[in-house]
Amino acid sequence: MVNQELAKIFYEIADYLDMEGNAVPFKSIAFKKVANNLESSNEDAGNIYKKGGLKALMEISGVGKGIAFKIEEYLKTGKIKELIALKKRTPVDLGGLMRIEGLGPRKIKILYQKLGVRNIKDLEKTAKAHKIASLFGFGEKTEKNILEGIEFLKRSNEEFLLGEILPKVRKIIAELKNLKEVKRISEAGSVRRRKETIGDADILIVSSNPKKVIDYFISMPSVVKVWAKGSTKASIRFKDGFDSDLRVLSEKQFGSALQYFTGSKEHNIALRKIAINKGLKLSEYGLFKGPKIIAGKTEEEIYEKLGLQWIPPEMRENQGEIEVAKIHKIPQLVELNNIKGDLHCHSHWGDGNGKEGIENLVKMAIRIGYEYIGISDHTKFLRIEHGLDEKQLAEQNKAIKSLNSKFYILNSNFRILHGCEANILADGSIDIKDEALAKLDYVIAGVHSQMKMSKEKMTERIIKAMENPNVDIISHPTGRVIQQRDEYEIDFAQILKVAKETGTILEINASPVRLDLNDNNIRKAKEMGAKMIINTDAHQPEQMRFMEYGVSQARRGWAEKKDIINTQSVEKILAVFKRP
DNA sequence: GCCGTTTTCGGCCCGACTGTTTTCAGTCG
Repeated sequence: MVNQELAKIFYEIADYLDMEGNAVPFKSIAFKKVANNLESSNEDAGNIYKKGGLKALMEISGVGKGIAFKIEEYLKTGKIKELIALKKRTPVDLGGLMRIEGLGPRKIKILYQKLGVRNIKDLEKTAKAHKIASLFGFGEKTEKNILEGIEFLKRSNEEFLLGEILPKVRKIIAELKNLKEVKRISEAGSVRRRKETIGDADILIVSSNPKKVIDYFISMPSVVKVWAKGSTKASIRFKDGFDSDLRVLSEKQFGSALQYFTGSKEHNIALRKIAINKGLKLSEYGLFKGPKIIAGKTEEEIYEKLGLQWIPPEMRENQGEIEVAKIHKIPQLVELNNIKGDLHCHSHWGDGNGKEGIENLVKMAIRIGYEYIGISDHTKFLRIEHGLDEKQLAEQNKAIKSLNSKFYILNSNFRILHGCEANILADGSIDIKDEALAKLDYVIAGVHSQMKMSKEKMTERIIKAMENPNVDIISHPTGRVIQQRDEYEIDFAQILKVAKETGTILEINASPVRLDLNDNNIRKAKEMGAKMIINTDAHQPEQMRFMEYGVSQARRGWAEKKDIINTQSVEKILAVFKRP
């Protein structure tokens, strides 16, 4: 998508401008702002230009005459001359160098001018040669920090999956709660916003005895390094490799601190601007009118005093939620306890787990409190997963019927549905015969092979599958695996259109490595009115607990209960499927 | 460079920390 390319370029321009320390310091802010807007926009700048030219581009928030011309230049020539000129003037790897903690554009400029540092390699060499400490504005400590920063970068694994971090954060919080000095405690930051990947975990605490809480925190057995320790905060690394910041606050600031540390940064900036317009000032210490604090104890009162409805953390990305909160139209987001069943569960029927595999999944579903479960094993094309053929599906169907009567005795409200996760082959056909598919309660179909097709071909392939009257659900529709594999190339708008026309349901795959659809696509699907289902794709009963991550992602995509079909009863859900 | 229900000019988010200074610039979240 051209928006991402443009955003990257504008961020880069902004960094180079910052480095030059230009005469118009706010120019770089303008570039960063527009980069951020483009990044999070659902509307492709290329399309906007095609439809309405320069004038339409200038309708984009943050785009004026100058930037509109630059977007046009990029669309026409594939490059932007100003950036090329900036790079030529100061040929350094700014993006790379800025990843070193403590180095920003201005210091990098000095390092380049005085020592000819162009990249991290140069930087390491000059630091080790002890040339940096004597520079004006630098010193021994800075040089040491740079070397540490390079080391840190070398072994840092950046971001962790929400599915890895959230359970650990909950464990830490549970442990801290045991302290009688802890009055209140909450997760904050991107964990609270349920971002799919997490850099570090923020935890906030109200306590009358900060010292004791901090000391306890940094001496937890799983702590391997203390980065920083103050009287009210600490920063540590756990042995699993992730960092965590703890802050101890007073009760009367808890709301404003929670708001501030939950972010996102962009959301907070927007809120502070609203505060300024009202003659107020917002910070982590409260909402102030002059020297007087007028809100701070709870998040709700801060939003209220700013004239806004309270905004769920998952929506706080400054992607339109503030405008919606102004008119009190924040959607009633779907919740975990709205979910009545999971229709994408693998029993391993084909690798000999048989009935037992199904029973274990059913027991878990009942324990969770579901009203139904769908068994959907892989089909024959996926030999490596012991995919089922038509005959095995028929046998499985019999077994499920008998299990249904068995569990009926235990819980007459519970239903086992029989489906499968069939394969969409390269030509868009399904690897199981239509007669066999028609005998199931529902059919999921997904792409599991040949993922590197052209955009046109892949779109056509999935559309053909959606047009099959036996295919009810498309699993993990974009195929991405977080930090491992990109989405396949598809025209998602086109897919949404056909999904709506054919009544095909798009899956929000709740597996923490997939979360596919992602938040942006969920929002597009919602806007288009396409139906979605949240499934876990569990390959063992415990993984049915992944549902929570799918629901979080749905909430980040602003989805409501009515957008998600497995918030409905089994009768209603069967009526949504295509087969009679 | 962008923007406007106080503004077409004069603003543009806030506070803390660090390391370097001798009163502050740069960086971070």
